[in-house]
Amino acid sequence: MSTGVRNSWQDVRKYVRGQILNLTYRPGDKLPRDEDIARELNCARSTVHRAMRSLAEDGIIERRRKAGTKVNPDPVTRATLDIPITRIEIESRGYTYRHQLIESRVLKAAPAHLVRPSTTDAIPVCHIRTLHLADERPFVFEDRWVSLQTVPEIRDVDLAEISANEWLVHNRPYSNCDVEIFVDRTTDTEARIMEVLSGTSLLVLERTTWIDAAPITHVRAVHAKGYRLISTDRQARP
Amino acid sequence: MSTGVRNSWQDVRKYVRGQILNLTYRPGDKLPRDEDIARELNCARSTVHRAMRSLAEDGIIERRRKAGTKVNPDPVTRATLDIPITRIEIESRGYTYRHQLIESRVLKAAPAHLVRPSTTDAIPVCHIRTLHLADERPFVFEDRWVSLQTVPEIRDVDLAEISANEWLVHNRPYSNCDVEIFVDRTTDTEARIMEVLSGTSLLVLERTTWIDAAPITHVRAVHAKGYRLISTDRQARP
DNA sequence: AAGTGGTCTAGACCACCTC
DNA sequence: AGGTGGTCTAGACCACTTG
Repeated sequence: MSTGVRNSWQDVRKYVRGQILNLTYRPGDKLPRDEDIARELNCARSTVHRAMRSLAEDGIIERRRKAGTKVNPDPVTRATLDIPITRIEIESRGYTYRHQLIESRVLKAAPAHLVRPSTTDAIPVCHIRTLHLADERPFVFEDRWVSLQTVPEIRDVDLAEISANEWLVHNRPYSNCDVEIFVDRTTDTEARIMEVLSGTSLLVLERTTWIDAAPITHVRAVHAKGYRLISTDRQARP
Repeated sequence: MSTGVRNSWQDVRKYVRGQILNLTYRPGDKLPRDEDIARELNCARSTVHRAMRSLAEDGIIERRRKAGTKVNPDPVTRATLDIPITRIEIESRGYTYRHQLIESRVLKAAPAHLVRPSTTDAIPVCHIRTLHLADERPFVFEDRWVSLQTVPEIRDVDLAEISANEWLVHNRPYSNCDVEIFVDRTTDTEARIMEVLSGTSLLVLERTTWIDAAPITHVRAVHAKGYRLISTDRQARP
């Protein structure tokens, strides 16, 4: 690595990461300054910086001004989940997609999910329940609340034609999103809709999205038995 | 934004993202060339590039040479999960941590989990079962297989003193990791260990790690009833 | 006070891919 | 073939934070 070749930032990344993988540097160890690595690998400091930032974003190293760079002393498994539009997820698995609007109702006041702690005002909402089917079998059941203050025009959308999920993704970008993943016993209604025994425990994803401080939607998505969330591997690079 | 002020890449990010959030540009729309944005915002093209790469990494825009930049036509919810060492997760919630080694046994051949499709050789493994407790209550039960070919020295570690989870994280960096999240009915043994009714469905995380093509470990982590995975919000920036 | 990483610039060249 | 994003450089200055 110390010949006359110019190294790219990806070369630098591989080099430093290689030294961490082969235990030259272990969790907690301090790495050389960017400038020294740059001289050693015959490239500009900004090229080293590009590589190190990439490693820092993956949680592999920690960087602090003046203190320098060290290998993360307590590495975490950082997994990325991409949660697509349900229609696309179903179709990309080779199934035929269909969705069924079960309920769409306007309410004068929102439940606690949609209300920020400080707010005490009653927010009008639309309560939407939708079943997504894969090859005519229940795949995901969505129980959704949409703020009519933030998204008044959803009242004019034909949700039997396009699902609220898909319409919102294409028409209402969000600035913030919370996701929680857990197991829950289905309610009797959910069990009937999902065609499982009452009380069966299923995987649930709850999401809330905001645009700035204004809530857009909260959704509880109950997934069919056997559903698996699979992470994309951040490290899988060529 | 078109005064004489110099804009930072974070200003540029906010500006472009703001235009996407306020629907100036909608999913599928083409954005101006970096160079034009740079002139408009009075900064260098590399500054715009830095901002746009950040947006691309978050899945908000898509960039292709010659074709230009467009707003992602099918946005996904991209959630990041940080899965820490179990001890640290428990302690950061304010509980007292303890772990209990239930079994550690050397086997001559690994089960299918640890073996890459092409390999037919029998790999010697260590089978380790550990219960992690929070305030003396079952929190996570780990059923783990460690390759003795890749990690021979684990035989010399006192796993009653330090959990396999923690020892591996600190001593065996990995280059690749698969994570799957799903609901599973506990086996009778698991139910007894976790102190739940036999057949209760719990949240399971399965992880496999490799260093290059060599498997390190496969673990099935069964989580206590009520456990919730919570994503970190990629967009929560100041 | 000083050392380290973070950012910005202007310019150059490259790589990819659509037009 | 040409237009776009991707990378690299050398240098400058800034911001943070620790010794």
